[in-house]
Amino acid sequence: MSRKAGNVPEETKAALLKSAVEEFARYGFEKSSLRRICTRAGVTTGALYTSFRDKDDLFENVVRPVMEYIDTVMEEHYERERASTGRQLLDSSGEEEDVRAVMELVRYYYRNREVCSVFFSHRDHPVVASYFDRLIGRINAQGEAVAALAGRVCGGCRVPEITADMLHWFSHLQVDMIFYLIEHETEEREAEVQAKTMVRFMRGGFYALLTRGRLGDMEKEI
Amino acid sequence: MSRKAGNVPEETKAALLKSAVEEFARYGFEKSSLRRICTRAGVTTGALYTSFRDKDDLFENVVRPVMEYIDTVMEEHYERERASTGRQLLDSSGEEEDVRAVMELVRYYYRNREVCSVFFSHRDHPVVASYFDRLIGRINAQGEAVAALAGRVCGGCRVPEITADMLHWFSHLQVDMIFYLIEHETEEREAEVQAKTMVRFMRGGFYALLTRGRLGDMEKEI
Amino acid sequence: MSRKAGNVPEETKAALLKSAVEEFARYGFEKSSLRRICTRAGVTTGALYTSFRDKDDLFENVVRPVMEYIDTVMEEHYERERASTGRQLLDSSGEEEDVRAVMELVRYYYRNREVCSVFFSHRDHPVVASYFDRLIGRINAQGEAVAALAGRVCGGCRVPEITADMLHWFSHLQVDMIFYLIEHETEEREAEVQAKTMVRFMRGGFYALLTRGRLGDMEKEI
Amino acid sequence: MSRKAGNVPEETKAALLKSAVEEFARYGFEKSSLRRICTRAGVTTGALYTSFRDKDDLFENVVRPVMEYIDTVMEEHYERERASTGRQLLDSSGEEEDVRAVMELVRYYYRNREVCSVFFSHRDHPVVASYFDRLIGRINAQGEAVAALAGRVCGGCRVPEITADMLHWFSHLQVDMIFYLIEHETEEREAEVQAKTMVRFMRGGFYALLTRGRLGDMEKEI
DNA sequence: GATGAATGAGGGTTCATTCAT
DNA sequence: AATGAATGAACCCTCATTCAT
Repeated sequence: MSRKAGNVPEETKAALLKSAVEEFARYGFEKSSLRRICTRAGVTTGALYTSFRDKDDLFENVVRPVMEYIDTVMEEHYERERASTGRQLLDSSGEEEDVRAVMELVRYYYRNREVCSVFFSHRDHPVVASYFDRLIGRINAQGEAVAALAGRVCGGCRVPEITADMLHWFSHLQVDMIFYLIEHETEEREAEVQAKTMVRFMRGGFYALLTRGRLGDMEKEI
Repeated sequence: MSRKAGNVPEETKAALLKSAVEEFARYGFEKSSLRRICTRAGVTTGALYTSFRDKDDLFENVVRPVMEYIDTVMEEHYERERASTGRQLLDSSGEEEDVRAVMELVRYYYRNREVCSVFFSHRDHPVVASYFDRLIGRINAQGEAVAALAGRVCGGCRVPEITADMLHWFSHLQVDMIFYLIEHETEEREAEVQAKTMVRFMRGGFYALLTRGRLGDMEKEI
Repeated sequence: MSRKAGNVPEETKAALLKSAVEEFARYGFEKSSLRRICTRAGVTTGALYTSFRDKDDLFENVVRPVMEYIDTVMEEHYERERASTGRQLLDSSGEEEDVRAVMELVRYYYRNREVCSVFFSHRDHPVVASYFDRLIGRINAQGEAVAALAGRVCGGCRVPEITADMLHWFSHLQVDMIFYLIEHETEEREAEVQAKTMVRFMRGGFYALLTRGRLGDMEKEI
Repeated sequence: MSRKAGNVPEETKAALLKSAVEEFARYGFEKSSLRRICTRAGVTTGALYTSFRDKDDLFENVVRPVMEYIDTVMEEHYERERASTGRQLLDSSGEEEDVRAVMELVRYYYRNREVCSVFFSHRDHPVVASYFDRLIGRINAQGEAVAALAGRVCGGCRVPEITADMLHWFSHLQVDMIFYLIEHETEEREAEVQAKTMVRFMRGGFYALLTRGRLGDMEKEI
């Protein structure tokens, strides 16, 4: 075993991250073995601790790019949403923007299957859990903005069903929708078709709450 | 101090299950310790293996009542749904039946918090995961029946958006809705209010798909 | 490797204690290895934790008999001291009792060299350190009783040098004397000779404080 | 952030020694970490090995000033003792010289608490242990000289109790007295008061051996 | 049916030390 | 002279599981 001193640390770090993704994907965080990760990375056990503080830190570093990507997509999506007129929130051009954001995330997943699956299947890990708390908080804030706008659009009507709780759930639904697409589809094209329908479904559900009491039972329209 | 031989095995089993629920709830499956479970149950390590095959088997026995209860509620709900006319699926009496089923589950949760939380927070465990696969399959089957009925109801119209995939997602949504209620509410009364709105939302979304193309953009109605 | 289930635990415990004494004596607490201890005891690593909570607990169990023996000897010695007249404290019969107690401890050491050396060379370990605190406290209490008695004996004379601090040091000296005997002698007979001289020395020093001011410089007597 | 090459090596060495004292004081030798020492010294791990051979060498360098200081004080003390008449050994001027030497050491301790405490609480470390062996050897040699002198002073009388062994113990006692003062006092003035009493005690004990057999039981004097 | 001592592999982590740069 | 990534053995400890009693 020849000593490899003075290595470029980035190489080791990259090798460890690559190996860690595989391990976490296969065994899950708890049952993953740092020893196995190091061996597969072609590195000794102690080397891991040069690049990472501990197992949790390794996990966070594995998963961080995913969180950062999601943040970027969301931010851009909300930017565009805010930039458009309030009207858009309610018509089909808004629908298209929603689908577009969803698809960006889905595509990212398809190109980074393993990390993403690690990320999405460890919602209980503190790193992921707290990220989701923050994420849903942000979706929620945007939802409230939309609701306020919708209030203005429909002429200041009171829509008592749209409480903060419901908006929170709505945010949750949006995240969940993406999970679903990610976990169930294998074909990107198919995913897009479904995404469109899902977005329509959710917007439809949302407006069912807005119109509550004025349209009466929906089936009258059919 | 020393336990007499000739115990009633059911007592041991019950003590172990009680202790196991607490342990799984607190530490999660992987980090739960059979030793701790046995100690808290006032029983020795070996005794566990009289009642249960191994750790997974213990887990399954902990979680089975929840699965059985859900099965019962679902079965009865679908029974009633099938018993009613197709019309009900679309009007507010259907909505009431949905809310009723949801609330039965939510109430069960409130009366069995610990087991339920163990069950719901171990969706990755094979026992739970495979149960959910079966559950969603069953919800799905019912969804297909509803869709067929709806087809008849709206006059044989083709509703291309309602594919098998979408129905599957719809099933998934229903399960998820219950998770959400369970994980976020503490007051049973509040939960019921939310459940009603959620059911309305989902039915609204569903009909948005059914009416697609004939009503045009929804906002026209507002 | 055949499994040895249902062992008599005492055998394992005894083997571990024996092995641990050797290890602690050889390497000191910190550098002692539980693995080595278990191996030398002919037992697997995990077996240690059936008998002992952790490394510290093992150490305490190794060292406890020594502490208990010392306690016994001290208690009996003080018992006899208290039972005799105050006069004895100052004449040679008191000297004999002191030597006797010291020799009991020294003899114990010679018959339990290894444990004792572990005990005496780990005064920094919490278990030993706190024992010594208690021990010196007890010696001290006895010393105060002696001083009070001496006050009465010499006719209520004030002896300002004998402060609480000095008594504490005197206690310390007594303990240290035993350490010295233990660590430096190899022949029991020689030890006894020295013990006698040491006891005379210390009693002499003590009385030098009592007589301070009335006898003037000691060399006048010579 | 990055340290320039071409450092003055003495600076690095000094920083490491300072950091090492703190570490050894806090954790003890075995549990001290070279990494932590280097980090706190603002230096990398490898740098340590430019200035020190290994952990033991670092320890020796930390502790050496203390040993050197003690050597100096002792040498000067003995110089003065040898320079005075034999008479002094037995009267109160000798007592004063003893107290003076003791106090010099105690004062050094108060001005260098941390290093000294490292030194005094590592008597088991080879470096310190072997130093003490040498130190006691030297005290012993001086003790023998004193005894020879005393023999002449008291008129060639044989004092069989004062064997080489006893002198060795007497040396040990003197060292131990200083430890005690150092470890138990916080006020320098108080320490001095105690030192005086201790010295009187020890001289008293010593003369109790010298006068043995001619004065009879001490209490006769009281 | 229950005991509980024992297994033995494996866990994450830290260590003093080396050496190419 | 200093860097700091890497070594690789060792650390204490916990685990689910077995089986003689």
